[in-house]
This record gives sequence, C-alpha cells and structure tokens, in this order.
Amino acid sequence: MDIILSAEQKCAENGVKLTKRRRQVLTALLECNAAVSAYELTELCNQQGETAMPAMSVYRILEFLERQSLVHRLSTTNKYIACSHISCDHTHFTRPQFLICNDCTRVQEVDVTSETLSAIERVAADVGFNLSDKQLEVSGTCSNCK
Amino acid sequence: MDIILSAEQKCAENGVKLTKRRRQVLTALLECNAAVSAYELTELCNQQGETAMPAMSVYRILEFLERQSLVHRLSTTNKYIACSHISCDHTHFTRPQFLICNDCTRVQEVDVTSETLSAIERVAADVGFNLSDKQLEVSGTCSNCK
DNA sequence: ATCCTCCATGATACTCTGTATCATCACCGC
DNA sequence: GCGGTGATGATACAGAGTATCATGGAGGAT
Repeated sequence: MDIILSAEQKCAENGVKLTKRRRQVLTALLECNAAVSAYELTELCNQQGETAMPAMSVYRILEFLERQSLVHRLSTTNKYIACSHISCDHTHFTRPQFLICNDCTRVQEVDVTSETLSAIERVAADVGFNLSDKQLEVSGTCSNCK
Repeated sequence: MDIILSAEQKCAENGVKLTKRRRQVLTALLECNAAVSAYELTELCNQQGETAMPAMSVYRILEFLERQSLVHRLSTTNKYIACSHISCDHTHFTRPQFLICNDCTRVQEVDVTSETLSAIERVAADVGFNLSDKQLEVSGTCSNCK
C-alpha cells in the first residue's frame, strides 16, 4: 500500500497527521474501490476492524480527508470516493469531475477540458454568477452496464 | 396567477390532473421563489393552509410535479424549485442547468450551449459512459452576494 | 519527567430527511 | 348505485447528519 505512504506524505506537507483511525478509514475506502456512503464505510471499517468505529468519527475523518484532497464527496449521491490521484503528483488545478453510473454506482474521475469549464463559467457570468466550486457530477451508464 | 393556468393546461395535455393539493404545493413553491427542501415546503403549505399538509403528500406531489416538468429537483442540495418556463412554451430539449448560490441559496435556471454539453458527452464516451441525465448543477456566488 | 495544552476520538442523544405500508376518499365509467 | 382506479391521509420506521460533552494521547515548555 504505497498509496497510504503518499497520503501520509501529503498530510505531512500540510502539517497535519494521518492518524491510525484516519488511515483505517482511507484504507477501507481504497479497498472497496467504489463510492460509498458514510454509514456503509462505517460498516466496512467495523467488519475488518479490531476496535469499533463510530459513525460520528467516520464523518469527521471524511471531512478531514476531503480537506486534504484524499477523498472526494459526491454531493448528488451523498457518497465518498478515494481520489484517484493520491500517489501521482497530480494537483487539482481544475476541480475534479465525476461520471456516476446509475446502475452499478461505479464512479469514474475524469478530466474535462478547461475550454468546457470556461464555457460554463461564461454562461454563469452572463447572469452575474461567480463559480466557486467547479466540480461536475454527471450520471449515466458505464461500459459494463450497457 | 396565470402560471397555474398554464400548469393546469400542461397537465391536461398529459392526461393527468392538477388537483387542489398539487396546486397548493406548486403555488407555495412559486410564491417562495427559491429552492426549498420538501420539509420547508411542507411548513410553507401549513402556514397558509386550511387543512394540514402531511410531508408524505408533499414528497408524492413533488415527484408528480417533477414528472410534469413543473418543478426541478436539485440533487446536490436535495431541494426543489419551480421551473422558470411554466407559462412560456419552452420545451426542455436539453436538460435544465442550474447555478446555485452558496450564500443565499438562490437558484438560476440557465441554458448551456449544446456544444458544451456534447463536449462533456465526449469526455464521458472516451471512458465508456453514456450520459443519461444531462442536468448540470454548479454552485457559486450570485450577483447580490458578491 | 511533569504538567499543560491542543487536537483527535468516544459516546450519546437528537433532529432532519426520506420511504414503506395500509387505510380512506373522491372521481369516473358502467 | 357499484366497482375500479388513482389521490390523499396517517402512522411507523429507516437512514443520514449534527450537537454536545467527555475522554484520551502526543508534543512542548518548564
């Protein structure tokens, strides 16, 4: 698991710590390799875990991991997914974009061209909006489920 | 309120009825002129209402109104907003797009060019996704809140 | 080493959101 | 009137997320 090592390093750079509990949550999320809700993740932690993981902690830890860009929160489904760029040195200059499969709930992190994003930005500017959060979440059907 | 008349007409065309209760919910949503949650809308109905409006009914009625394209559901915030095109003959050839203000929660329904949408579609196709629901919800700061 | 402080975690209770289910009611065609 | 169909009422419950206070543990200053 050198993804965890990369994550630890990133945290260190930001002056925060990837504690045992946080590592446990991140590991579980990486292993399930899907978008899961906070409660599903709680169960996953408890299945493999020695000591019980309270849901409250999972919420707090997910919030922490999101601030470190180690996980992403999908607001359309209220689920969380591990960032696919933890171990590479990818920095999110644009916000991450997601394709969500309606059938199997698989999630794919993708890159939308900056032209597309700025096109959306222009439409927003026309009606006086400043876009803050440029994360797009679009649902559809993935290749497996067609 | 000739918006209600237009809504009634649309329903009639689809062979369904805009009952008293449904009209009541739609009217409340139109009057508050904002995106509100199902429970907030329930309260609004009960404030002005003669007979109590149960939350369960509001959920059912919102689902109905959404099928008739009279209201839109914002999945990022779990809120509902009246369609801004009820009384004009606008048909949603593309799915509606929304800008959501983080500060005042104001929502603006906008039109994104079909080129932009197809750019997103292309990115999706590259990784094997078929987009089903092309509704975009992007958050930012509106002109009033800058 | 000891104490203190700060932050992470544990534990509990509660509110808000949404759904399942069954009963009742109103309208419409026959 | 009768029966069928769809809308609404009522209740209970499951799930999601938050508030709050207590406890624990690593690190820093003395």
